[in-house]
Amino acid sequence: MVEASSDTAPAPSQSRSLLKRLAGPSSTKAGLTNDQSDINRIIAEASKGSKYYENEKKKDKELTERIKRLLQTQNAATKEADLVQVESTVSHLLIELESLRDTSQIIVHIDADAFFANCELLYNPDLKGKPFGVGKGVLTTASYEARKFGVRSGMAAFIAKKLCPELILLSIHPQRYSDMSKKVMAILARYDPDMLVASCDEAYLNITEYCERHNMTAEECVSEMRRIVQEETKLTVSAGIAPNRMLSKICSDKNKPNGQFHLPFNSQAIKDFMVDLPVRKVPGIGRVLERMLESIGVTTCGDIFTHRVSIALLDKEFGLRFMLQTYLGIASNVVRPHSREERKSIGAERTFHPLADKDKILQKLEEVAEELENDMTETGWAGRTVTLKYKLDDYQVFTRAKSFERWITNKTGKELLLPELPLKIRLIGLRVTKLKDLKLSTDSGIKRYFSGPTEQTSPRKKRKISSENHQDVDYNWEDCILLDGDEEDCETLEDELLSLTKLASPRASAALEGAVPPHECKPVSAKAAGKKRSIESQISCPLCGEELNTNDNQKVNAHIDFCLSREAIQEAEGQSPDAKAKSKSQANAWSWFLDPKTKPRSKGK
DNA sequence: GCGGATCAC
DNA sequence: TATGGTGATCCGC
Repeated sequence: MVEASSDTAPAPSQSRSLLKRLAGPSSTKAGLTNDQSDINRIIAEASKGSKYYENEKKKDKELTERIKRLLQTQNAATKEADLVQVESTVSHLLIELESLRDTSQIIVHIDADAFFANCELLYNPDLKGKPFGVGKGVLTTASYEARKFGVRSGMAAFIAKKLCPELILLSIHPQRYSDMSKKVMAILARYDPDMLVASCDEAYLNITEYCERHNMTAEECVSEMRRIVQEETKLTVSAGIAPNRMLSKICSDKNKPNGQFHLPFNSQAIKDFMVDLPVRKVPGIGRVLERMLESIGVTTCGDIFTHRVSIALLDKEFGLRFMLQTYLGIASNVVRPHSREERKSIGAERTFHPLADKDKILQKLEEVAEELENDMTETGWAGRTVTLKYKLDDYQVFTRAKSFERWITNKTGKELLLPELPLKIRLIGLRVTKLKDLKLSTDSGIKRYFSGPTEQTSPRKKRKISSENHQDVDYNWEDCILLDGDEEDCETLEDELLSLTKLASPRASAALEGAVPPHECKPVSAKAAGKKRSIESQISCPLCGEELNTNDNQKVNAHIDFCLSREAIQEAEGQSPDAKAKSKSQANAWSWFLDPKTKPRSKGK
């Protein structure tokens, strides 16, 4: 079972994953034409021997060992478990999930093409057609010409130079990107005022209403949107049109740059689309999960079905529900702006030349603390827990946290750091969690003494920070930029007072609970509140077509079990084992999940 | 509640 | 020449 996939000659099984790891997390992204293994080799060559390299090597080894344990767990579980039972459970889950599929909403993911790079192009038209990167020590983005050489965002500049000696390096101009981002977003908002701004260059829109009102198809609408963005900003964006956020995001990558992709809105087309999709393309599946899945034979989303029993046995590691949803192409279709109260933490961190001197380290700590404190007062947050983060000379990262009784707006974290010294440190960060929103209780005048949590009706000067936008990417200055100068009545609050004002904002728990991917976690699809469509309370049995009342789970389960066993018997009677691992070979009761011909016609309306 | 990890951008 | 910063979530303890 543990095949040590050593392909060619001089590659110790370890270094293949290490080479890939060194290539960085975005190595599966767009625009790689050169031979990736060549590029990876150059990258590894340039990194060799550095502390960074050694740390990556160590992490790669740890992951390899983790996978070894994973496979042992799998073996043990396979021996002990009732596999028929497990498969049946999975089957029920698949049916349940399928019944939740909602294709009534048109979700669009808009993604600006090489955003920072194209912004720079507006200021330096001469760069057109040339390979260039944006960023100093580490690149935030690369032009498409540079990407041809294997240059990518997140790559160290000196590595990028090795790959592409002609590479032009530009410094970052946060203000430019912020301005352009606002322009683009303002245009997009015409199509969905409730859009979700995911980052400075990405947004999700629900254009269902807009299309209806203007009697347009989704593709017409998105074409127009993209055309207008280009006309008004000279920037190109790519788009994905699909029934939920995950799919739309994957689709926006399909015809990038300056293109769009529309996924048909029917369950079979969606599943066809997913079958060959590499799991790594799925938001939430990163490098680690990719490798763990690979170790059990899963590289495409279709493989999830093939290996569903293994995944079920390793539910804790993989998140069965999330995996099955991924396989089915089911995810949240809820699009709404980020609200201020959703914020969970605020922090600051800084990398510097490694320091061993205690006073110098404490100096850095002070600087970070001051930065954070300014940010917190400007944006109106206090919190109860402070977490110190530090990275050693050798790239090992540690965190130390402490909670307080009172709300705090400034802490140096000195008491957390001192016991750790002496150390050689290259990064220090502070983060505050258990937040309290001061803007809910710091309204001017005596109001704050008497009122409980007040409405957000402060008549005073409104800050710029549109609730959605504290999620900047790639660069961290945006908060400050978006908030430029106004500082009145931001006096520091007395701890005593703060400790009295109890946080009372009711946390509206979101509609539906959903699948739990190992790391990212979002609510699953909801039949978008207030947006058309009804919820069907009936589903029909996918196997025999009989109408089932979903309110009576017991009966549904019993019925499906019955159908499953019946089909299993039929299968057993006329079966030719021809396991190809792909679609057709799944000649069992579940073939209808993959095979168009046996597709059930479930779902009325 | 704390610390380590993973992930996205 | 020597590999970023912000924020979120989950797991194990």
